[in-house]
Amino acid sequence: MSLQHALLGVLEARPMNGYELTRFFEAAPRWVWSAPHSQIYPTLRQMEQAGLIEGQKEIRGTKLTRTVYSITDRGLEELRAWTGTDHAAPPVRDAFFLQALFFDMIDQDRAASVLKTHLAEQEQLIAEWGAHRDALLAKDTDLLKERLKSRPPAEHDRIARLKAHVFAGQIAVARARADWARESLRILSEDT
Amino acid sequence: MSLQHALLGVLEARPMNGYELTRFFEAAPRWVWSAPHSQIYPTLRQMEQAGLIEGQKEIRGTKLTRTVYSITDRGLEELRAWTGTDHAAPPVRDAFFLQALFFDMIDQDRAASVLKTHLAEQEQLIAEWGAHRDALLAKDTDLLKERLKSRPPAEHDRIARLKAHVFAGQIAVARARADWARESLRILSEDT
DNA sequence: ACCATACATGTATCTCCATACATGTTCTAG
DNA sequence: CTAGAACATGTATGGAGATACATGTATGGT
Repeated sequence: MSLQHALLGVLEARPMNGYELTRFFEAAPRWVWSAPHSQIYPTLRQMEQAGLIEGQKEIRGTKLTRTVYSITDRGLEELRAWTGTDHAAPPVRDAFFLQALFFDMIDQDRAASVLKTHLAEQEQLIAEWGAHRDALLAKDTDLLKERLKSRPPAEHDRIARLKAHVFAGQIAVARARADWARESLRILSEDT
Repeated sequence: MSLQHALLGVLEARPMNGYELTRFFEAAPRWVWSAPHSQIYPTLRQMEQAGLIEGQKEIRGTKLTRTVYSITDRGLEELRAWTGTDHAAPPVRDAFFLQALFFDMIDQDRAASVLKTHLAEQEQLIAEWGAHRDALLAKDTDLLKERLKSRPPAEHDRIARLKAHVFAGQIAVARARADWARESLRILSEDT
């Protein structure tokens, strides 16, 4: 169900068509949720059925049609209700830590190589999220600027800080994983 | 595919039947992977088909049959190969951070309540994993004891430390999330 | 004029997982 | 001896998501 709320959250900033949403959810500077377009288009139609969003057909050129979706009042309400509700924690299921659990069964070199890849991935995430966080604090992202248009200026700073802080959270988690990977590399080489 | 490797990893310690595995994967002191029995039994049959494990039928009483599965050489090989290979990082998809992104749209009280629940969950995980980590270091868990029987005593300490370290990793991540939640509570109340 | 790239939106299939339904047997404590 | 807990193993259904297949139009540069 979270994809629906992710879409609502983006559409709360401004109306978008499926293609724009697809670019957003498949984009390299990763956000907090991702999805392929094959999931996005059907979900948008479902959400329109449910009255959470409204589609407006537009024409580019002579034949190309695109549907621009805006969030409805019901959609806003649903997003707020979902955001304010406790949801059961997802089951613990971490493929990387599972892999790490069996490092004692393989060569140190192979384990070290897997760790280094993980480390690089986490650092990549830290960099991307860090850039996004800074942009939010500077109120310099497309979406945030759109969002703030419908909010009282007195709240702008607070909103920017709250949004940026979420990415600080993602960064903190990635950093914990990166630090752990570094420590693992030490432990692996330490006692041969 | 990870459930298969999780099962292989457990069966590497000692043979088990579906019921034992079910208790293990549904257990409260959570491990790194979880699954319901409705997923475990069919997967075990699949894995037997694939030659990764071998089932031995046993009889309890007069009628109750249970099938005890042991890992095969093919299974061990597969587990080692999987453990030593880089796997693409899973897509970023964090429902809790998604929720947190919209905290500026709801009452502070409701946001704070969601944060407190999350904080409690993370602390629960930290406690459970912490206990498990200590038990591993003391070589005082059922599975680890079984596992070590087939390893040279000189390696026991190293193996215990490596396994325990994985749970230290999970704890580090949970701690990062908990710290972040605490910080969020401060930020929320700070600037009303 | 043409070609590559971006725009735009689908369908099909398969695996994984959540949840619920379903059916026994064996053991243990009172 | 009997009831409840633990043992033991399934099936059914549906949603979410990964991946591949599929089909066009519009635009900008050469």
